[in-house]
Amino acid sequence: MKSFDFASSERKWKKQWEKEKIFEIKTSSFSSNRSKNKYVLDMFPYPSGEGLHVGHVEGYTASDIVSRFYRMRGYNVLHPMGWDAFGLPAENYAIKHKIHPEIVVKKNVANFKKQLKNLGFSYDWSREINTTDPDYYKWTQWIFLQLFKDGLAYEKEVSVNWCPSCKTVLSDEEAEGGVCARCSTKVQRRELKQWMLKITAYADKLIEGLDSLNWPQRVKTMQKNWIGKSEGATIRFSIISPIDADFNADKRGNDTKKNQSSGSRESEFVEIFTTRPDTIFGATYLVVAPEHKIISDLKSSIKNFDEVQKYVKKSKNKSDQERISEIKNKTGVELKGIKAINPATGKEISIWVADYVLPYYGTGAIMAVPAHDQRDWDFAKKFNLPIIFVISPDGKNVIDDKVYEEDGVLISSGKFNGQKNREAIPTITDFVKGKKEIQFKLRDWIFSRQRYWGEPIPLVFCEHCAAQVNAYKVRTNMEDNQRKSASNPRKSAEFSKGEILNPGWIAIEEKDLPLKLPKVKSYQPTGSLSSPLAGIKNWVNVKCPHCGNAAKRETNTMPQWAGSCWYYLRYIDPKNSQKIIDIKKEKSFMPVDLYIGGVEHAVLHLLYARFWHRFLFDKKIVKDPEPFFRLVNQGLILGTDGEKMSKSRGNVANPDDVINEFGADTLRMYEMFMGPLEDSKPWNTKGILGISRFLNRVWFLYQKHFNSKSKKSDSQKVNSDFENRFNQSLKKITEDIENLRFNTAISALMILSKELEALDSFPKEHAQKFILALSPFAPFISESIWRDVLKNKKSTLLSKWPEYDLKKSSVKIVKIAVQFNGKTRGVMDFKSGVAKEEVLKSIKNNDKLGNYFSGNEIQRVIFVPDRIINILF
RNA sequence: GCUCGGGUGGCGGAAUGGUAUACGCGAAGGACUUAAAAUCCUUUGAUCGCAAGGUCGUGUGGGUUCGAGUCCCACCCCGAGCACCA
Repeated sequence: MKSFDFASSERKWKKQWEKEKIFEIKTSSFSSNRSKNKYVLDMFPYPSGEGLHVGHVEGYTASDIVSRFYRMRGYNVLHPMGWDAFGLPAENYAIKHKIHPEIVVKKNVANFKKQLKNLGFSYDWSREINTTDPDYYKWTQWIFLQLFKDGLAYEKEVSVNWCPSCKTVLSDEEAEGGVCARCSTKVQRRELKQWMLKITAYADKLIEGLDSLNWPQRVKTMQKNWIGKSEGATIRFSIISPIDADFNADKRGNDTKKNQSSGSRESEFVEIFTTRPDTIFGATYLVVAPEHKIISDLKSSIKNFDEVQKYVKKSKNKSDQERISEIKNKTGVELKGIKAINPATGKEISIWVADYVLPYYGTGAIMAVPAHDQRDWDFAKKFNLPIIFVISPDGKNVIDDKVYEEDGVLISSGKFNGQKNREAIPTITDFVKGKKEIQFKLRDWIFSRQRYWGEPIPLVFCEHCAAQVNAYKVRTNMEDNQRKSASNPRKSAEFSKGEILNPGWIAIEEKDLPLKLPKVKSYQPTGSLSSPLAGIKNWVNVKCPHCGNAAKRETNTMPQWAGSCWYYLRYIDPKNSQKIIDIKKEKSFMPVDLYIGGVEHAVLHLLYARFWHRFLFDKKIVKDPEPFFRLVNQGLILGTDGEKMSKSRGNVANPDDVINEFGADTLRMYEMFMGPLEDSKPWNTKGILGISRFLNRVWFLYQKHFNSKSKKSDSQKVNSDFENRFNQSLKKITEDIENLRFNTAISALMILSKELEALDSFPKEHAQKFILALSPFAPFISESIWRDVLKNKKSTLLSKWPEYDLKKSSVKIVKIAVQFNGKTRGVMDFKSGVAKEEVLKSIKNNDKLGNYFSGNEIQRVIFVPDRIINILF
């Protein structure tokens, strides 16, 4: 007998499946009830020149098994694939080889697609999408326009990573360690105008939405921490300087009144944010961030302004690494000549500038309570600042040799003494006239890149409209200040919220989408902080769609993440040229039932996509607020050395090599057999042999019983004990697939195959069922056996999943463990449901086990039906 | 520092509180073969014992329970993520 010819089986069925179009979903599915449908989605790949990685194969095999399983169980399964093809690698390749990224992408996509098909993945290629396809990015641009029109996109100066050698802006990932990933030049910080998306407007909703999702807890926690919601209060500390100490002493009682007399001073108070108003009696100094406006406002009152300015400059140039190394060794400078008043105690406290206070969080200023905050403690110890303890564990004893961050009872806190600190928060907040406030760590999303290979941002800048909008703004402000009239005739109402928010920026008309990326001569960034698009004069210069005057296009492009924010929607309605998606179709497949991909996207792609989806939900374009109901992260596949695979380590496993040597089925099954899907696990080429042997044994088993020369094995009876084990195995395989426990499902298949090998005759019913159960894991060999050996007409994929029937086996034998005083001494077979007394009798009569009774009196017997008996003496 | 995961044979890993080490790899021995590969069979946690059998054993130390890899407490180690967020 010849062993299984993987290569020819793969060739044959790939062609046949394509011809039969068995992977294509029925169009009627898109009008059918949601409960009849399943949406099984992979994170689509970036089609790199390297080709498919074993990590891709792992996640894609898992989703393919699930897709095939659900199809066999009668669901309409949407299982699509596409390409996330905008981004740096293609652009860098273009710069180096002077080849248009489009050509590179095309080549890489073709290669990826070939590899995916070689693995037998059941993708419906008729729904393939590509983020760089104008018919696709038309809608990416369209969503951006909706965000813009709703005032959720705005322009702002932000600090970016800049490589002076490559003359380009770098992402944080490209600037890791403070050096350019491409040329190793030291990265600088630059202020640059960027488009921002107001993801912070959705901060609360993005936290709340997590509750309803079946996601790994760690991803939920990561998102929650990333958004970082804190409830606290803002509290004003008034400022005094020697010049007007009298005035401030006077106004301490009613500091809400506006100070008109002090023209030279802008700041009269510092507003701080704290989550711990209960500790305010222990606030012994204030700290402001280097960027805080009080420093320039009170320039003339700050005696050591030169020193302060020097410190501010130095902190701004600090790299992330320098900042982190200072966590334990804090730096700062006192603002001499000015003081703040602690509103709780009325006492004067000093004001410091230090870069451990972040400018973009809260108000950029804090009250320091060194007794009860580690960071403040470190700072106070270094600069010898006063420390006052206001919380004691029990209201009497004070731990004062180190910071005390636990809860307890208030002391040295005036009329609040004796209260539990947490409970006193609301009353103390009121007492110091604080305002309750919620803060988030999440910051708005920087949405522009000074790059060529991305979606053009569909906006133009028009000087004429800028003037109009600014005039309109002045007018409406005046109106607002005078009297708000209900019938206010807003003459410039034809400007959208976004256009008013960003004077001069005008949305291009939706009928002009897609705004296609023009061809350029050089992809090299210009060095003038703008993208290569800025050099194409006839593309940049346009007529303003609003007023018809001369205008210029935005030349920045969207970031890599934009296209992947909504691709899962487009698969449902990929050819719709009128709408982004038909909501009726959307309703029958969203939200995604199962989304499989790497954990590295926990806070970027998955958060951005939820943000956009939530926005589309608010715009009533989709009917569900969350896009991905169940998320599973496949674990990393490590090299044979247990280290992360990388070219430099030389430990990268290549899927093509395995396919050539052992076949696609072997690769698929091996990757599923390595361990739990979500665990990281090392690659082991020896382990592949085990799977290869298993599949060959299956092949020989069917050859032996069913090839044309052998006698018919049909209509043979098997004993009920076998029947029972067979059904138990099917049950285990079914449940394991449902729970994505593919490693144990494969174990069950292996055990079952041994049982089948032991049979003298092989009933066709069992032969059929076993192959169907194997088919989601190993589709090629299964198809060969199913159609060529067992002579079935239709594909395994179109056949019914083998259901298990536990009733079929009437007599069930169970193994009961026998314990004496909790120690297992033997195992005996019984009929299922056997009574305790009968078991006890059998044990007493047993040659071996019976001896344990001699000289002992039974005190107690614990009996768990069908499982265990424990006899205590 | 904080937040999650996780520590089980030589290795990857199985175990609704109920026979710990399923399944696979590796190793050893054997069969087939002139020989090798492939394939098949047997053995394979440690330890004592000729054997029957005993003792120990899931990172460490305690606890709950008739019974703990699994539950509780404390600690040690490894991995991942976040990192001065007031």
